[in-house]
Amino acid sequence: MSRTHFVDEREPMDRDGGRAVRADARRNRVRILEAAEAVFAEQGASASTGAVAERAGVAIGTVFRHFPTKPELLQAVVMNLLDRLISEVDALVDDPEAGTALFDLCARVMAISTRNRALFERLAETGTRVHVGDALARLRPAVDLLLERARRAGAVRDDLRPDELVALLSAICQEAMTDEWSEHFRHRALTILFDGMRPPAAH
Amino acid sequence: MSRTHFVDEREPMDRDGGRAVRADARRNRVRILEAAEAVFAEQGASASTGAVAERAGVAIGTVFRHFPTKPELLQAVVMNLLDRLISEVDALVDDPEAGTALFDLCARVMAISTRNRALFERLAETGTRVHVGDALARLRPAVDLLLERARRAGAVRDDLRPDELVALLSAICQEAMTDEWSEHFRHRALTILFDGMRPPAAH
DNA sequence: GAACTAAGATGAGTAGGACTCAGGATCCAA
DNA sequence: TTGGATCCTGAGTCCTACTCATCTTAGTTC
Repeated sequence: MSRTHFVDEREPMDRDGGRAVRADARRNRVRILEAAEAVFAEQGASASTGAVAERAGVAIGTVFRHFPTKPELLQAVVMNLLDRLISEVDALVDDPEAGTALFDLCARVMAISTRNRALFERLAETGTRVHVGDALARLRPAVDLLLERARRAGAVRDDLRPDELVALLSAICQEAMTDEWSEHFRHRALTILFDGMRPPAAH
Repeated sequence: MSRTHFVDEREPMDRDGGRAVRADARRNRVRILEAAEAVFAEQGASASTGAVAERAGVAIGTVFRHFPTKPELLQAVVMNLLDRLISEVDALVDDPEAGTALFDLCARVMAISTRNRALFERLAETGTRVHVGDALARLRPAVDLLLERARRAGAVRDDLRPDELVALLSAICQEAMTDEWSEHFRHRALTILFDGMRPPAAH
């Protein structure tokens, strides 16, 4: 499983058929994303695009050239963040313990999405439903693999399909990012999820 | 368990210490809520407050007098809707089958929140994270009762606490309102949740 | 390395929506 | 009927997302 990519490596040198993307444009894109992450974390998602432009040291038109719409900017910030987070999880694929690796992965995803709760919450509070699911889709290969292994080891019920697991996990993580969910809640939610995942009568 | 209240009965005759609320004001509040529900369902939550005012046959200032802020208006629409939905569930409390009543309740909540998915989605898409949890809090008395009964009947694990159940259920319902969740997904999510709720080794 | 060109940056300007408030209309108690 | 408080009205303010004509610059070609 290869390292997941980061912002600065994205939209690299080619543009369908045309010239290469100019170096300053690539630089600006990164600066804008960093500025946006900082500004939104401080002021919430209702912070103006102008504030982001100022923080990035760039004219407002430049922001709109890279992210034609505010939701797109927000989504980009989130995806960027999730990319970084999710790449941390990839390592688990190398875990040889088939029985526990899948559960570890779930717990890890939960922990990671919780850690950056503050930003996510500020984003959610003014709109921008963060599509955790979209990001989790990147985990599909890892989930497929670990689930298959866990199933062969008899650690997981036979009828559990990968997309079901991803959907459930994303539902719980999404909600777990709320302030109302304590550490204890999160732990309990995982316990119940895990027990539901196990084969019948094999707790 | 008494019937849950509806819009037109809310904010009735008293105002802390002062006079009664004027009849026209109460009437307008209802008209605005109905108009808002219709407009938001058609155009999404980004529909302007002006559009709501027009539909309600009321000046825009009146809308802002009742709901000083757009998020407050949206939240009111949602709570109003959820109130109506949740009142449908109350009946289940009278179900004598301790073993199944709790599970029925969960399934019912899921079905109900899914039915009005269209509106919820339009709301969510432009912001307004709908706090299903807030509304589900009203279910707490019912959940407390049914959970206690189910536990005594041995249908549910001993350590399951009501707020944990409500949190999990609300997480799943929230996510289930997404277009990506098929009927099958919803069914599977409940299956796994239910299995997780049951006592260990008693599937 | 100078000229060339298309991608990119700039920021004043436009459109539209959330919210205000001074004045007029209504309700209701007495 | 009247007094006065509540409520309604809607033109106006402020702010923000987004545009576009113009200027700047990166990268290419000879």
